Amino acid sequence: MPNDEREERGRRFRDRVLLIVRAVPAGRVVTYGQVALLAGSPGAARRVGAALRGAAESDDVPWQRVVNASGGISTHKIGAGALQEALLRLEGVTVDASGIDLRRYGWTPDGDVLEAVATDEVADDAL
DNA sequence: CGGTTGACTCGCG
DNA sequence: TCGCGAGCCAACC
Repeated sequence: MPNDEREERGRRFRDRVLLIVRAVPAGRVVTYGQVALLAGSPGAARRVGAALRGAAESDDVPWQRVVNASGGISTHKIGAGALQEALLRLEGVTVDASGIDLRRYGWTPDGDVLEAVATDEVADDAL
């Protein structure tokens, strides 16, 4: 498989991740695995974090709404944990020692998002 | 070109 | 329940 094709795919994955994350409404959260799945790469949860790391500077990406599968904050490792928790609380999300209750704040993509991702509407929207 | 790394997950004890 | 270890997938080095 050509090298540039691999890059191309990697870029698309990142764009899709951003598209999906931006679709998450305030006050709700999604897991890395969930985003990876929606982005078309089941099992690539770790890459979601890597993708967001670069987009963290971009102010229109609500990266704070992405948490791990157990409802915990994963950004403590990169020193952004306190900030993420603060941002989430401002949106009305309860974050305690046990983390976040996904049954309560977990978000499931609606039809529009699913369609946008499915129809590959990424290029226009993501940039 | 092969080892390392990491904003992850899941299964098992 | 709660760690812990072993997969996972690319980007990086």
